[in-house]
Amino acid sequence: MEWRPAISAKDKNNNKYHLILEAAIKVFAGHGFYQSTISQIAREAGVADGTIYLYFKNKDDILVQFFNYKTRQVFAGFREEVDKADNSGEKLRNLVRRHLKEFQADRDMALVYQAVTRQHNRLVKKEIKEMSKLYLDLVVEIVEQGQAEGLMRKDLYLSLVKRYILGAVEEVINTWLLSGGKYDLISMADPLIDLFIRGIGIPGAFQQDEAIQVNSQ
Amino acid sequence: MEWRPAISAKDKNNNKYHLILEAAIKVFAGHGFYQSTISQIAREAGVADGTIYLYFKNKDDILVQFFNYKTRQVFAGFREEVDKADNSGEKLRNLVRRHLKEFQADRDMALVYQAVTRQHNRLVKKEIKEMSKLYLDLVVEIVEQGQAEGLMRKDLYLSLVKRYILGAVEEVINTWLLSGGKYDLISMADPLIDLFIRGIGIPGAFQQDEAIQVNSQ
Amino acid sequence: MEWRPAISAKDKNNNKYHLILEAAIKVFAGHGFYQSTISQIAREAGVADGTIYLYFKNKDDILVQFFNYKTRQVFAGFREEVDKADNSGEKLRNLVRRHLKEFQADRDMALVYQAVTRQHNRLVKKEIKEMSKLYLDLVVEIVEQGQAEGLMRKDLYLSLVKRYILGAVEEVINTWLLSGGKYDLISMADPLIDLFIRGIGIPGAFQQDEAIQVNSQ
Amino acid sequence: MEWRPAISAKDKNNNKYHLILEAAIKVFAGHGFYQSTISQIAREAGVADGTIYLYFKNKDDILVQFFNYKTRQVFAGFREEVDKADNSGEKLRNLVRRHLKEFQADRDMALVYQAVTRQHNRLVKKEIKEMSKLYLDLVVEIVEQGQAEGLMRKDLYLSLVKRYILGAVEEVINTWLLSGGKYDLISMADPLIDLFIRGIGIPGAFQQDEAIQVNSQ
DNA sequence: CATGAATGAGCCTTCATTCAT
DNA sequence: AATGAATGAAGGCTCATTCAT
Repeated sequence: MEWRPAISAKDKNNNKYHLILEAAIKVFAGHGFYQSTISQIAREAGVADGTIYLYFKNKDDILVQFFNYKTRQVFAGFREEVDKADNSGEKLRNLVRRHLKEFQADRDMALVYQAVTRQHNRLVKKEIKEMSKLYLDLVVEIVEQGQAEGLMRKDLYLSLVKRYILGAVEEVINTWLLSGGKYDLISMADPLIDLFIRGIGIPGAFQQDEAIQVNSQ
Repeated sequence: MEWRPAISAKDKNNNKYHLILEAAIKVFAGHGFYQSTISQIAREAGVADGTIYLYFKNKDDILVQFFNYKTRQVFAGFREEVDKADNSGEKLRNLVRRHLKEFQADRDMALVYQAVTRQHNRLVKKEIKEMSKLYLDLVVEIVEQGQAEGLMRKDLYLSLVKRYILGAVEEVINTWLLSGGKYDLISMADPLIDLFIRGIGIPGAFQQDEAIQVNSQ
Repeated sequence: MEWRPAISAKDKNNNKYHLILEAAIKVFAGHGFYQSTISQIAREAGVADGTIYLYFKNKDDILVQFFNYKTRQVFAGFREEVDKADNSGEKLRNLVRRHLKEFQADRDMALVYQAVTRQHNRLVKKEIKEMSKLYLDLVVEIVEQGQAEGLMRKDLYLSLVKRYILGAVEEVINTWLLSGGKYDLISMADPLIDLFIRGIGIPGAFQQDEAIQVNSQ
Repeated sequence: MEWRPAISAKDKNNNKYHLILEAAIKVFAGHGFYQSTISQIAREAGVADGTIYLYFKNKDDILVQFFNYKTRQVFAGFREEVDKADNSGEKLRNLVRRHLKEFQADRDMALVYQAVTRQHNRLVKKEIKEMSKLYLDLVVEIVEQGQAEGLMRKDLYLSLVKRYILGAVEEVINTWLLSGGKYDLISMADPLIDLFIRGIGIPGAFQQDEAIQVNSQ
């Protein structure tokens, strides 16, 4: 028998659900998921320990909900942002800019997301894969459009390209997090896009440039 | 009073130290650091629980030793690999290839490294920073040589470039880990280098290519 | 950061705090502090192991609380008893009688007190000193009054006298404890006072009686 | 089957037995019996942990041996000292003086003796009783001689008198130990004897002096 | 005789979860 | 709905003791 919350917990207007979720993210951001306790979360949220179990199945479930509601919502915004632009270059720029913007705006979410994402955590493996796929598909879509527009190279290993972009963006975010969030993350977007597009080499300078053979995708 | 291992643990000929360390990495890789128990590690190593404390101060110390001995050694190899090549392009290729090779060769190490590296773990914060700096400095060195050789663009935001490269490589590794290590990771090296050098754009196709202003770090 | 009990532990109406404290004293009395386990105390108190940590910081804290609440209360009674009498002789008699009475009434407390008091236990060193000083000061006060009243010798080494009295009383208690508490301890009070006052010698029989030189503290 | 030391351990000329015993006493004095570890004792003695088990059955046995060899020897000296004197007063003085002298000379022994003596420790209950009886019998013998000599009161509660004396002496020692052994303990002997003999009262000043009725022994 | 690495039982302590109020 | 006291399973760590060398 599957567990049902005792309370219509996820109703949009239910403050306490979100109150606890936000408190949890804050605490997870500070100590890491396994180092955080239900008591800490309860104290941060200003509720009793037991109250948390009215809205969440258990501690693990808080993390799952984080992905299912909080993160999903953030990533959904990426789609909108991409749709705003026509040009593949602008789409990519919008995507990266929005990514950096959202993560800069919610540092706690960013910390938890980045940490859990690399933990190969059984609890949220599925959710992470979905989130990741959503992003990667977006990139592939953009690059394919870029190829169709004649703006992007056709000899690209797409499944590599998408990770190359996601990895670089996430690493830039990670560095910003480690720095304590002292500088403006969004300003990294344009230089980053430039690297994605042009790379670091001077065109024609590398003899082997032409030699690389890739199986597209 | 500083703790000393009860046993001259790090002597070359002492297998038990390495036996336990390897067992621990395997267990950490499977369950994550905080989900792993000393008993699991002991069982995996084929020793008694108490034996672990003859070689390690406590559970945390195992993770610290992982960075101080295991990982440090892997990263030291990167330096050698870079020094083997003259050309900046070859240096970069050697670095990335070796990186992928080492992580493919020791999947457990790779899993633990990737996970802990994003956890903002207090225990090994210092070690992670050192390891990371070692890598990033290597990249900067290569790119600067590339610029001197006239092979790489001079208008590069170096502190961004180094993370762009590290991030992309690590994400490729991460994806490989998530896939269960089913394909050949090293074969990713050349396509990846190609992306670093040339990017995904067709030279001249993007109007704004020239417009980007960067402070060359 | 200072520890606060999770529960308003010392509230008058909170039985569980006292329940556990009494259980602990009983167990300590039977096995000694270091030989007693939290599980034993919990079982004796009829609570779960974890419950103890809602009221006490840790095992050591139980011993500290024993001194801060249980013993302090007993010793506070000594002051009242002394104040009841006018005559220095009666004051001394009341003090010793009450001392023996309280320790006879709570054999477990007596056992723990006597044991810990001689252990030079770091945990409660301060508390023991305070408790001891309280008692010794009381004796000094009485003897000084006795001297003023012309009932007690003026050539007394006060700091020795106070220990002479405390030591004799405690040894009598100790013997009673070792015997298993089979006889009436309070009946020892009068003969003991007699020894304090008159000693064991026949007045004038010892030639050297007059020869002893003391620095009246 | 009873345990026998693997080695003729108690041979007078065996240094290691005494080496370990002295080391143990030193360690017990510093940390208390239960807080001391075999490793600490081994280190203090300059031998391996395992070596201790060649001379002692187990940790408990070290404490038992402490009483059986070390303490017994000290207390045996008391008998000699008493026999040296003829007069009961001198006998008492010699006894107390020697007691203080021996305990001052070996502070570690004193610490361990005082601590264990009040612990109601199962391990050495028998030994402590013996040691104690030896001392108390000596006092009784002296007092009875004093009574025969017409130097001591006949209306004495002997079994109380002996504890009264032992208790006072031990408390004086205890105070000296707590002070860190800063002053001369032996100088306490004469003032103490004076208190035993004459008490603190002025002869005849207390009306009730005569009123006390005691059952001798 | 001596060593000291290895063992594993046992203990303190934490904390997710429950449930009576 | 909310509380928070109570629970007890689980885990990190210590250390007396053993035994192969």
